[in-house]
Amino acid sequence: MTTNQPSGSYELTVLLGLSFSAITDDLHRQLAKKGFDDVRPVHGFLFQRIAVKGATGNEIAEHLGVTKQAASQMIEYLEQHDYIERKPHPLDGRGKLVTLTERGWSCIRNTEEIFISIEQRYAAIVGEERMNMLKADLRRLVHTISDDSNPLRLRPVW
Amino acid sequence: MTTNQPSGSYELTVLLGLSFSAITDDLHRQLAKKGFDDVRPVHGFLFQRIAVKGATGNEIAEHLGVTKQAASQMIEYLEQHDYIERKPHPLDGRGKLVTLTERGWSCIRNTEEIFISIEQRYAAIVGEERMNMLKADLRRLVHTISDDSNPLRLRPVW
DNA sequence: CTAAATAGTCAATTAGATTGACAATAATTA
DNA sequence: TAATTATTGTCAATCTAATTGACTATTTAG
Repeated sequence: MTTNQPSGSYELTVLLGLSFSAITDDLHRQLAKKGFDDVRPVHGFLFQRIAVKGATGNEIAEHLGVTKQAASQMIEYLEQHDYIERKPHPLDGRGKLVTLTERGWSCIRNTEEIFISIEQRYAAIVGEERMNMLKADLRRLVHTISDDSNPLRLRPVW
Repeated sequence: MTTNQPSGSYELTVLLGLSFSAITDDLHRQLAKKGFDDVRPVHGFLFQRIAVKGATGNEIAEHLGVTKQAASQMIEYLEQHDYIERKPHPLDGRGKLVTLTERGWSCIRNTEEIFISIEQRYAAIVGEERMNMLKADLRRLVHTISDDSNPLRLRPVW
């Protein structure tokens, strides 16, 4: 028995956790090489939320499943590092609209490229068909486990 | 497009993250109902390491990928909550041997049961065969992504 | 026998979240 | 319309779980 193949009922969970952290580690190593060494995984999920048409602080907090204060701190950090910008909200005098800067967009594009290369590296080994089965299985797994009282949300696990 | 099926190259990663956090959330909700409301996911990985024949603090730190000071704090917490105990190491006067208490063993047994029921709930939907394919795919995925310079380790992702 | 490495602890610091309180603005309703 | 209520975002204090650094006791290597 190796660390890579834990015994019994732990295995599926450990495999899922290892896969997820291996991919995100790989992603952020490659991002760092391209100059994006000041972003964490959670920032990627924030970028994803504001990419299409921006979002308010509260919307971001809701998306990430953290308090608005935590989101606010994150937003300030990312603004200082030139990934996003805050403007007065055009429709709501209380709110601010958070959008991506050019550097933020560049980070997203690089992330896309890296994800594609990671998936391709895997698809090249197991084949497209098997890759699609894996995704389909994971979708069903997620769907099976979650229910209305326990909504899906990507939160840190530790 | 829903939150459950994000677009493009993010999908595999998001599915892996969602699966992992959904399972661990489910596990710890069920553990809490059975009275184990003072353990975190990382404690499960600690238990796993010391189950067979105990381990020293340094071995635990190595297993979890944290500093020995962090491991030491965790050990103290779990000792105070009666999951583990520290005895002088029989072979090394510097070290201490950390082992499970009866409560620790009980927590492990309950965890096993819950994992089995979660996996069965899924296997009942997709079938044994598909379940084994999923695991095999994940093993290969993990193996593909990791290499010698980037060893596998389950770390918090956020 | 001495020097270097290792196990564990104490203390201070850090990162990243939390809760609580608040002002400004918007929405509801009497 | 005026008064009440809810929402957005910020400031401040606190908490948790990790970190780095310094140290003692013990073991291993030369």
